[in-house]
Amino acid sequence: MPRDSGSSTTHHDERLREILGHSARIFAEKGFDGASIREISRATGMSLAGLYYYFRTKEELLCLIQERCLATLLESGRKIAASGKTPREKVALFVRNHLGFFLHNMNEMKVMSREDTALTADYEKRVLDLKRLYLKVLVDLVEELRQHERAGKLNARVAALSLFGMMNWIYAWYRPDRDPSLGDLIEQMLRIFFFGVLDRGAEDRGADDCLFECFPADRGSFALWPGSGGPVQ
Amino acid sequence: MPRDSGSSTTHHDERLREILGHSARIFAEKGFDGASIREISRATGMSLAGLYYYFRTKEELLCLIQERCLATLLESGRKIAASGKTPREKVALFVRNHLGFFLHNMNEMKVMSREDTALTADYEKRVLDLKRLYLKVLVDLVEELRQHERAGKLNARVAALSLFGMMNWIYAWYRPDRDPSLGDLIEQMLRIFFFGVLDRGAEDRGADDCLFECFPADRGSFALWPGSGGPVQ
DNA sequence: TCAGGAATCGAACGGACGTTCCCATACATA
DNA sequence: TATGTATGGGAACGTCCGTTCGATTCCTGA
Repeated sequence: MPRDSGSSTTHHDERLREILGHSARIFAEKGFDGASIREISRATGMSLAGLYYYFRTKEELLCLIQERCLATLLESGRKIAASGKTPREKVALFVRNHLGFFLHNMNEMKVMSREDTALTADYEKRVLDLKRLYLKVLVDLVEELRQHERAGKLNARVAALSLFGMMNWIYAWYRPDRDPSLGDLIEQMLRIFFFGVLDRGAEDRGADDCLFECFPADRGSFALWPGSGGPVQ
Repeated sequence: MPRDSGSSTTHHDERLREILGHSARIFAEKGFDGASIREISRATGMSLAGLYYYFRTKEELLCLIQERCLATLLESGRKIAASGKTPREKVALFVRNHLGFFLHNMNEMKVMSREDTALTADYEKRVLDLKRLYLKVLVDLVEELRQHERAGKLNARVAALSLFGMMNWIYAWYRPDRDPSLGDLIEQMLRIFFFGVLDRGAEDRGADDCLFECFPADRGSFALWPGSGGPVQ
């Protein structure tokens, strides 16, 4: 029987983190239904029955992966929203945080983006609630931006979801060897979202008006996993 | 044995279209691996063996769905690219065509967006080649736009894929009863892509500068399936 | 030293899956 | 009316799946 979470068995937590990491990679490769517990067993070097000490069902395994990502993202997103910065800066920070987390946890985020119908009942509700809360953070930021900047007729929900679409689609095409670095990618997506591709002032705009350099995309400033340094790769 | 494509059995083509329609709906609901041929059998009212008269394997079934979508989109995209219009107008037409087709064939496009690793070997190559060609149409259009409008430093590939991200993500959130109509959705995404959310000239911009009204999003002008009127719903 | 929970394993169960074999019917053409 | 091809079905085959059972080993604390 799995122990109840309460005591502080570091071994257990680390092992679970390993299992989740391997599972996320395999789910990302073959899809949730296409992947098998036996494959995870091979990847982790554990037996089938041994794995089930750490989770009750395959569905719970998927739920854990998604929940942990979303909890991390939600927490960092809320911190950004609560910071005293301007709406522009906050949206830029949000994008940077989301994209940075995405590219450093591609497997988990790919699974989260694709497997949106694999969960049922309780598991579905748990993940869906987190997703809604996380979406609301960005929608509110965009609404704040709209009022602050007097931007034209703008549906905050559509704008936020378009932005999420831009960002969440990268798992389908981003290859580090041929595409821009994380920093450049963030800058370009921010530029499109804020000013569009027809922005002609991009080159001669003053430094105070160009906010991208204000947030250099060095490592270690976007959301990381709680506990030890990052998920199992 | 399936007959070779050559003669003109309308019955065969219609039946296959029905099967593909039901399959797309079920694949969209449960994912390719999560769906079973037995479910498709129930939905179509045909026996298992009867279905296999129309395709060789489940994988070919998925390939057919994706291929037909992509062939339709590619053809219409190329027509738009070859039209004598301005780059702005062509990109706007492309977006309108893609989104219109997407929303009217949500099941097929959801399957195409999600099931990008389910195909193998020959089937994978056939679909991947079409996807690359279709992407290239938009990348070239954006590059054309960049040169024509002297837009700032702009990576056409990143911009095109960001735009695809915006559009292809809608399957994950769009609900006709709560979200804007197709026409408004197109207009908003175009506005973001061209001018960004911080565009303050959106309200007082003259009619000649606002190109969205030039392309009202009435039904029947974006890509439809070849042959009879649209896919099976 | 040893008791007892934590952690792990080999082996199996029941079921669902994709696919196929072989046969029946429908129908156009001679 | 004969005949060959297009179209369909019943029933099964072999395989893989998620999950569980019963037992064993590891490890900590008394």
